[in-house]
Amino acid sequence: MADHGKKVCLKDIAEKVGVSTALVSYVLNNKKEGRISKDVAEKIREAARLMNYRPNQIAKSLKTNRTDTIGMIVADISNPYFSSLARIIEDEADKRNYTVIIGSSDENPEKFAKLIETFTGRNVDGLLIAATAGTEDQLRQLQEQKVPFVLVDRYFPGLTSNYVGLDNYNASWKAVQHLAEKGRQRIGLITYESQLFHINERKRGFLEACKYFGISARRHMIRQVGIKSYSAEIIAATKELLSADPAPDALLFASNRIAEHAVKYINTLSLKVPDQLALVSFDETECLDLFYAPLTYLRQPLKEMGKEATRILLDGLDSSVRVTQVNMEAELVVRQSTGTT
Amino acid sequence: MADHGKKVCLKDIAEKVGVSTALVSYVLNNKKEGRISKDVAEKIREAARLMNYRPNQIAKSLKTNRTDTIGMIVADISNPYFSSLARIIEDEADKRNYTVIIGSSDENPEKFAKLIETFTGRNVDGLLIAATAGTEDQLRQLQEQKVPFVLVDRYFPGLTSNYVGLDNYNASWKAVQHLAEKGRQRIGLITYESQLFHINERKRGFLEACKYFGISARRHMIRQVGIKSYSAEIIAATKELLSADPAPDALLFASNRIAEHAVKYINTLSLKVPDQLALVSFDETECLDLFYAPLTYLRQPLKEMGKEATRILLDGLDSSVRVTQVNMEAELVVRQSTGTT
DNA sequence: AACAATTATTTAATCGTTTAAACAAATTTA
DNA sequence: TAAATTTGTTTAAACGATTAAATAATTGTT
Repeated sequence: MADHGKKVCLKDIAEKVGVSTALVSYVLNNKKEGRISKDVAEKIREAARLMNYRPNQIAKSLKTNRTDTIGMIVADISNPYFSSLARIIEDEADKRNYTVIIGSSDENPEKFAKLIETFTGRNVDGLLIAATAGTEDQLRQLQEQKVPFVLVDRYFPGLTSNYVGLDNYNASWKAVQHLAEKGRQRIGLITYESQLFHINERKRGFLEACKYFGISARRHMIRQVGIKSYSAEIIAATKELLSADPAPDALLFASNRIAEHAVKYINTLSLKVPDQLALVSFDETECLDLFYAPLTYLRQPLKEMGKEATRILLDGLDSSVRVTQVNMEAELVVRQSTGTT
Repeated sequence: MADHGKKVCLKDIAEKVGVSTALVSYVLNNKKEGRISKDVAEKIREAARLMNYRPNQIAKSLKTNRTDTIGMIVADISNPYFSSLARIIEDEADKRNYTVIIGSSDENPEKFAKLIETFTGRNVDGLLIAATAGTEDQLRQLQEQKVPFVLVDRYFPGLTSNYVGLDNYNASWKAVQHLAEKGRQRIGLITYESQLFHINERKRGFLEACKYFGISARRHMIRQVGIKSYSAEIIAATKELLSADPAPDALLFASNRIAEHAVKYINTLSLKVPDQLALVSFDETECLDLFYAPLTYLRQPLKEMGKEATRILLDGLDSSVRVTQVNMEAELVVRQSTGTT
């Protein structure tokens, strides 16, 4: 038989069995192990099953102050980078019976603030945050309020907090090293104009590696686009870079979105990749597989990152004031865009 | 000054101002308009502001039986189709102060059931569901329990429920018509082996249109792959189809995932698109833009769909037992894969 | 048999709101 | 001016769970 709307609560079971709600609660939560007579316990369990009892999580939360929910704040859930991450986190959280609520900030500090407000207002147990530039104070406030959180992808050097992300400096270095080894002499970088640490680390790694591999200031070049920019701006930057004299013989893209638009543009030119121009991009760029010379890219260990971030958050919930910071290594996946063998 | 962890509640304000909690509640919720003296009301509001009061949504929910949360169940949030939809729904829900929780079923009825259980256990006010094959009974049960929901993308003909999706029959028809008009004579379809109505509608539209445009049973061909299949299976199906004698001069892909893998494979062949083979795919396939002949595709009006679904759900929450079903029209976006002009 | 110790169960407060109903004070009506 | 009405505020029960503390029942000890 189906239950007809009206939900069964502890009291209903208690009445049916003829005991107090306390006892029912103890039994169903396996508290007071051994202190409860076997047959009463069985009767209660049986009744709960029969009546299709489902505990009211809201009531539970009110009492226990835990919601078994974590909030995840990203720049945009429709960005494959974040949706892939979200999926991993969803699975990981589910394993430990947590539910995830997701919000997109659009790199907008006000939206970001509103999300924090909404999520804490809903008493999430903790947050996984890919923060936006200019939100450091908000994060600090979060710390004061003792809301547990883990920063993901984006790091704030001035903030002592949990963090899981990529070693971006090293990643860029790897890319440049690879290009240098392939004999490229003039490398361009298209990146974001941003205060975000991880973005600047990509630039710093690029510059230092260029220096190290003897690519002097006059032979590399950098263009920066707005972090919310659409194709036009990215295409313009690419165009500019390519029309330099002498023209670059390699380009590094600081994100999947930049790569996507830049490559679409490059695809319309008569330029030959990799012969005339080698390309490397950050992030999994499956969607660039169909380019005639699939891109060499820096693969982020998304799975490990998602799992680790979730683990740090959930493990830190009851215990600890420990701060954990993890920088993971990017893997350079070499494909045709940087030349064969 | 920051609040130091301990949260402010109604009682704190009441004590500070020297009134009852009831009065505070009335004021802060704008109830009993006019019945409350102006200055007391102002004092209460001021105190709330000063003390940085944030209502405890959990307590509120317990009393009101509303959580201002909707659950969204999709096959896989990391699939761009669903993550785009999720983003639209997030924004739409946010406008009306709802929060969205998301779960991925992986097309697995058990996982699906668990999500339903989790979400209703958390007292979501309603659900947006892209259901999985074999879950009709679960949906019916949901109806008995009077949990409001709207089906998205996937329709169950045996179920009288709210629904927003695509007119898939018509979409396929459009694709075939376009191909026929381009003079294609032998059209292949790669689709899923599935009980899902929308998938079968795509097939039905394909078949009927073929008949209508004089493409007889011996000149069209269909291959079906598992709905959870990875590239290997899709590639095998493509291979088979292309090695038919006579070979097809056009292919229609029933989803973005199928298209993606099939095109990657076709890209390795010496076949010329569109000269020797025209291609059409369902869904926005931005990621196929870099194929040398960007794909003609059937564009789903995702934005309208997401908005409409959310609207139907939220509007139906307090009122109505009305059932709304919306079939939206796909737009055929013609690009190079089906020939120029 | 009296008392202590153990085992089993209940009582009742609590979490932070909402809201019907009761009450009190001020104002109007007859 | 007493009664009726309006206005302003409080009381107290509820929502559905958890849990410390109290109590009751049983068993063990001497």
